[in-house]
Amino acid sequence: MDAFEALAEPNRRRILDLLCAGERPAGLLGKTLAISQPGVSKHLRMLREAGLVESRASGQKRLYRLVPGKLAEIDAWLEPYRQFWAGRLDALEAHLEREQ
Amino acid sequence: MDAFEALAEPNRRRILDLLCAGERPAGLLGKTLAISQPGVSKHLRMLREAGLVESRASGQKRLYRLVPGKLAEIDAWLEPYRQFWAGRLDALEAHLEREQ
DNA sequence: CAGTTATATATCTCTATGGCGATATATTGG
DNA sequence: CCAATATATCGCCATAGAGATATATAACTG
Repeated sequence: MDAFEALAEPNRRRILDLLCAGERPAGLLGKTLAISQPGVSKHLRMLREAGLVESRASGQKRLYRLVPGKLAEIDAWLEPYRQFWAGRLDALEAHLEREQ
Repeated sequence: MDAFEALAEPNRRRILDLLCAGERPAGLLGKTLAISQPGVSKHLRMLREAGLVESRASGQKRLYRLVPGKLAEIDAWLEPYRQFWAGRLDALEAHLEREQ
């Protein structure tokens, strides 16, 4: 499971949104999002395998936190597209007209 | 199909990468990526439904181009996460320590 | 109009995955 | 050691989607 696939699922994005505010135990995530316990666990596993989160044990609980670098890959992939909504539209369109 | 789901598929990201260089006919995309003709057509349909690309007829061909705004939504979703890899790591970790 | 090119759609198969209940594992408290 | 809590895993089912083949539609060419 790569990062792009992991982000395709809305609940997984919401989990990341919650973790954005800080480290959280698995159970709390499930309660907040109203997902079944096995559901959260499976999503968390995928997020782990995608390298987007990591966990540590703390007593009975398992605390999850974001892994900073992974979303940066997606950010990097987006980089070439930023010119499209950053004012270079006219230049691009002119370029296309010339090509085709 | 929303933008996140659309990006989950590697071939669709490669199609977008190609379109990043300018408007292209469907057939050329398939040839470049070595995908079957119906395959490209289906991917392009999904990209259309996700609002990521649009097409116009030009003779027998159908020219596809990026829709600027749609990827910006994903860019916007990433915004809160940028602080994680932009030097605010120490502050965040301190915050977490205090919380749990 | 017939034939060719370009693209879209239909259909099928296969695999992956999301949601669920049940169960297994681990940690803590008595 | 036993009960309770927290999480992970398993098995099942239903569905979505990716690939492939076949067919349909549309436009250009002679």
